[in-house]
Amino acid sequence: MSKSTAARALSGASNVTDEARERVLDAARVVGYERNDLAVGMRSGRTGLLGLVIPDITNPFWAEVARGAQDRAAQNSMSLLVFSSDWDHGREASHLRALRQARVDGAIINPVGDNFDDLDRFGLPFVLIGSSAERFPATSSVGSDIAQAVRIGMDYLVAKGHHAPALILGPKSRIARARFLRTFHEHCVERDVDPSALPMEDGDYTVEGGHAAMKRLLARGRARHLAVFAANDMMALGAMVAVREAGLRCPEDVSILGFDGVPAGAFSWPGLTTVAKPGREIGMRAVDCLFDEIAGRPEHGRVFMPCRLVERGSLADLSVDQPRRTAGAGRG
Amino acid sequence: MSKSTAARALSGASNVTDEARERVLDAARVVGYERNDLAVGMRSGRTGLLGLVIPDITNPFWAEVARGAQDRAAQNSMSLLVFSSDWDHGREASHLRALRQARVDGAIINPVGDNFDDLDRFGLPFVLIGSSAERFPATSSVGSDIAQAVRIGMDYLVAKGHHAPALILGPKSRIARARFLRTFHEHCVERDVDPSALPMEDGDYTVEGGHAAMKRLLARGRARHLAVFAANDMMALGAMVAVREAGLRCPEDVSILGFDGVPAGAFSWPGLTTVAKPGREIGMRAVDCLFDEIAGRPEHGRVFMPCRLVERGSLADLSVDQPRRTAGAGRG
DNA sequence: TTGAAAGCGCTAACAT
DNA sequence: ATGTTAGCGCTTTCAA
Repeated sequence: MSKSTAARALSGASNVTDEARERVLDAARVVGYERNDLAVGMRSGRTGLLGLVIPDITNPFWAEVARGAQDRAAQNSMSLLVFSSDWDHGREASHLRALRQARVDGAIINPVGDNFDDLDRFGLPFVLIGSSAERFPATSSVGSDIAQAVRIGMDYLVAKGHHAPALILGPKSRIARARFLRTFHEHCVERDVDPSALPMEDGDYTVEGGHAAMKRLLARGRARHLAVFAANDMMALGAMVAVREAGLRCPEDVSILGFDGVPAGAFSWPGLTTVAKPGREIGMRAVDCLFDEIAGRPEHGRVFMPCRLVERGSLADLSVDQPRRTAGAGRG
Repeated sequence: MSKSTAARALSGASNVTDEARERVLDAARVVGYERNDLAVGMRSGRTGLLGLVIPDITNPFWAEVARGAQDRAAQNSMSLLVFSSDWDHGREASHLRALRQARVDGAIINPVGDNFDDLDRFGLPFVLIGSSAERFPATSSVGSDIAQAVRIGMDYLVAKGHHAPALILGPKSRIARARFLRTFHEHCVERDVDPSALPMEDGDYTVEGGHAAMKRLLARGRARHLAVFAANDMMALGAMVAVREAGLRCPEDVSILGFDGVPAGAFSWPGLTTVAKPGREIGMRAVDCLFDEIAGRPEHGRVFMPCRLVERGSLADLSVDQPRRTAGAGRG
């Protein structure tokens, strides 16, 4: 029997006798044959490899995204190369290069910044993940519905009597920051609040960054009550520690609202009230989109996954006893 | 100019004229040439790919290990395929198969259970990570020094007046459990404590598991003070929540000691006192060992990384006012 | 339905 | 120092 017939049997082609197929499959089982994906990739141009570039693998939110992507990839018998860029342009560029050299069939990318040259040059099918999509309108993307998320958060803050929350944002270099801020501003305008009057500090999406930002916020002087909306949970958790270190209490003196829905938020004290993104679903959905992209049918376009509020104990309810407006909270 | 000369220039071989090399490199730059790792792998048998199989990518400890491995791999211009087995034998087996088919040069593996058949059949160089090493004495391994870690923990517990702590362990199927328990017993014997009298419950290394285990522990009846040594931080954090839910206080009523050193432990209230493993270093070291293994020089053998105590607020100090022995704590 | 043969991009003998 | 050649394991024409 020739190699071709065997190959056809192995790859499940139709033009093979049932008898021949069985003989091949049996033999393969006996010998313990395992097809060499490398060689297949060489000829067919498809490696069965997918890439994922996220900013921080140790951030539970991104780990959750990675897990979702991994699972969905496995369901389609593909493997996932996970890279953490650590918010570093150089690292990101080298990861992109590694992905290309490994001849991945496609990649899911959360770009570090607004330098999209590397992406333009990427040359392989890819899907954006996170908030960077709007700078790349031609590319499919999956992210959370920031507009909806911010609205949920604002509605909750207002319902609890916090009409002018301070903000702890991501670094200026990140597109997600602008996206968050713009949406926030829109909601302020809707509520006749002047957003420029609200205190805001930049963090870097890490616990330490949130901690430092909160210290700066506190140093601005104190109102009766300060409410803070942090752009991610890790910063919110850091902020909470800073509050305690300052001899203040959360939520009695300072209310904190997070964004992400990481598990650790359930174990802080008080528990972190937060707007939760569906990380796992985002990862899975991104893989689906990537498959469409690879197949040349970018049906999805931009996908925005809905978020939901997880109510725990980090926000004081100011609405009950004294429903007043504290515009400029945190400035004293 | 022939392909060979070009190839030699590109791969940095010595037997090429400087002039020829420069011409090749220039041309490569102009064309934007990028070597095809697949083809290289095909001929040379090396893909530049490494595999990592961990039980849970969303557990911050393992994420830290993955990050360390990733970094070290990148330093040697290799890529890492990260797989999460989720403590499932079938998943693990399929990941191992994926690794083999992708023709990784080697893998770092934390086996799910004691079914080592898959590993025996793996056929590629690999290094064990975690506690499973002792079942595979012939294989290089990297893990934390459990004996030292347990001693540190016990010394601290005893120093604070907790002579008979309860235990929240991992599932019976995991080797790490036996390792932890055996070491614990040895330390008990050294201190004239009967380990069989101490209450212990099984968890599954998740927050939920720790939560449930603590509830069972509490249901056994209460001593004046209960001290608990959890086999990992996530379970310790879950236990802490259970304590609060039971209307008890940590550390006043229940002291908790964790094991891992995950960042979230710093944001619980009280902060989690824990024995911290060097996750990142373990990941990096494992890659080093793997390189040795691939090169056919298994110099390292078994590497045990030292752990250290991180003192936060989850343990009460019983030693000051009443230095007594509460053997059988938690039984009433 | 099957076989023969070419070739994916590269490397490693070997010959020059 | 350079060129020539064979071949890694597979898929895919093209003929039979």
